[in-house]
Amino acid sequence: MALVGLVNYLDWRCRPAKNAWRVRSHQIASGQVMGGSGRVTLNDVAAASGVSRATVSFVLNDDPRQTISAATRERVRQAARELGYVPHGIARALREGASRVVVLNIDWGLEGNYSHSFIRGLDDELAAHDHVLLVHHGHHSPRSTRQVLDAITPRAVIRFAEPYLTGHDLDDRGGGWKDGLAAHAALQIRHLAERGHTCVALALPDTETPLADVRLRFAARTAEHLGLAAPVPFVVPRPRTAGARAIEELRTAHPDVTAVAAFNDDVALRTLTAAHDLGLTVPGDLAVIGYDDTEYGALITPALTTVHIDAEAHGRLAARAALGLDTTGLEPVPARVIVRDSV
Amino acid sequence: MALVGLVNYLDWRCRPAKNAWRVRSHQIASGQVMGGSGRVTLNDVAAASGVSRATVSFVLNDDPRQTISAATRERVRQAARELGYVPHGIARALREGASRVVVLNIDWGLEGNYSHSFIRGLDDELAAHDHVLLVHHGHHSPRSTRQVLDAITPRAVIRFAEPYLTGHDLDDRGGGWKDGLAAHAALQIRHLAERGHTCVALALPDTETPLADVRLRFAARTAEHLGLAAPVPFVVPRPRTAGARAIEELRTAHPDVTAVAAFNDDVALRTLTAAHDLGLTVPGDLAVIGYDDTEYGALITPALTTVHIDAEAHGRLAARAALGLDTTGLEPVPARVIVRDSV
DNA sequence: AGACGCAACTAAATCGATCTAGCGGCGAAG
DNA sequence: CTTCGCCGCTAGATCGATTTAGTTGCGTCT
Repeated sequence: MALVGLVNYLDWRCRPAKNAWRVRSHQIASGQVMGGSGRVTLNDVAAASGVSRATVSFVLNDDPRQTISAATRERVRQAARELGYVPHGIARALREGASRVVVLNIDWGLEGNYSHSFIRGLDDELAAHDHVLLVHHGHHSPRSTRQVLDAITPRAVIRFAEPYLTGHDLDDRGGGWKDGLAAHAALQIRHLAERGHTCVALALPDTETPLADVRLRFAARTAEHLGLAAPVPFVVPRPRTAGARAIEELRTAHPDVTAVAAFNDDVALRTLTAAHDLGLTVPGDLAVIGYDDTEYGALITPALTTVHIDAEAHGRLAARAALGLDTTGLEPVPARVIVRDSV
Repeated sequence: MALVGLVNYLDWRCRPAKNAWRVRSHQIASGQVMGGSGRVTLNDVAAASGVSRATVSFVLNDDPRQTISAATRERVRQAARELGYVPHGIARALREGASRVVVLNIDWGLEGNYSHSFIRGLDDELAAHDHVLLVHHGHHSPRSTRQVLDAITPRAVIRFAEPYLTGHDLDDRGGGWKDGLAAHAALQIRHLAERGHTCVALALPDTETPLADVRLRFAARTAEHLGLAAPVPFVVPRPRTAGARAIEELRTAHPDVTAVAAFNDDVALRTLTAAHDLGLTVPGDLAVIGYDDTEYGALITPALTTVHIDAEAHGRLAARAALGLDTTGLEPVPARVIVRDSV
């Protein structure tokens, strides 16, 4: 009896599909199963308040193109409240052409402070506009996106694979030098420069990501602007020993590098560990600055100095963009350097 | 021009709702906007193959209760293929009473190896049965679940807040001593016992979780079974300094404690850091074992010994349960201790 | 008195797939 | 020569909300 009780994972389960022959079920799962019969529909509300379905719809949606008497309006509202009417999203979606759902595509390995606050902001703002956020984890082929699209026709699909933008768009539209990717990359490099470092390396993850190129470009532009040497890109691979080897190679190939700016906190942590394993002192022999302020940076010794980005506003903005709303008047909290012990 | 280009987050955007007056949009977002007009429907396929809509549905769904001639069947399939017909999930959901979507509720702070492999298994198995997994992040009130329910009427909602089960169910159904929570908790304690520890503490997170009680109960039962003292529960709070204080208090209150079993790797990491800050040697003065093998355990020094659980099978099982399918014949990979340096 | 406009509604089409009830034709049994 | 049954297929109802195209009744203007 493997994994007894797993069935109870279920928080809620819809009545089985009518065409149950398709999924020949041998066992009915437990959980709170809700029969479809209980649903209160527009028809019920219409009947209860003695008007037509159309009128009910007009009232409940506050349709400005219709004139409904105050008395009727009140009667309908009352009935809806008493019956506990809730519009059926699926039916509405069929009619409107899209469900009130926004899907966020997140690739693996992008968790962190940024994604959390981004999701929070996105979720909040969508909720404020009567929409729901659902996240699709995995690696995202056009095919997998199509499946989601076909399954629920969401109002929009937002991709998080490249948290800000692809480099191309960025260049076209100002690069986000104010409060986007470019600004944050610059912040990181600038902090190193302020601490007197003149030759820095950029530590990249071993997984392929289009964002790496963009980051490198922005770092390079910032370095140039500050009069530093061009940043040296290098990869910090995953097994602990391989990471150490990478750092060793970097230091022999580029002896003048005194600081490392990491693509994210994960890579920074690996760099810190590698430095420790090589017997290097941090920040004496090598300074390290992270990016995105995960919890773990505070726990390692020496504690990681990093860039903290509050993406709540980014999330809200993304939500409004997805809904086709006005996106002005939403000032993001500026990113800041969390100074700890590694720089 | 704040956050220029954020609009390009959009991977796909549905045509705006017809009732656009509701969300008065000042600006149309860019992105790949797909007009609803392009959709190929059952009607199109029916017309193309010269049969009725019903017949097409029967053929494409392989309805065993209908007899359709091989010739017709082929003609319909051909037409569907040529036109690129894809069933409209929303329409289907309206008819069937539920969409082919399963929602997974995940509370914050539960990321890790377990949740990743769980999601992977769940996603895979659902995909194999023509369903889509979507994740809802946040703290989950019944209200928020209702909103999701009303928005897309998913086939099922699975809650991950308590990754295995609530304690009550667990006790009722054998406790998961074979390959569930109880077994994994036991594995952790047993490892400490094997290394000669006779009095252990259980490090808990500062956030409220019903799972903590269950874990404690299982740990206690295992300890008793192995002839150890009853495990001492204590909380490791979040700011680094507070964590150190907690460990200090633990050691003065219970000087005989020589090892800590952590609720998860996060708590284990905090414990390790606290020990370091107090000048304790690990595992000499205090041994620490984690739970769930996140990447960070390998990066800290001393590297964290932990319990690795491959939840793929758990995910697959949850998927089948959600779909009301047979759940037999799916043997999980047994959990194992990853021995590193902290025990 | 007739025309016109407006407020306040309603009937019915619509979105796209599923599924029930039933129809015509053909072969076999009586 | 019926009659029954089955194969192969179709018309139309259905799911629940939105929205268009009216309709009714009343007041006003000429």
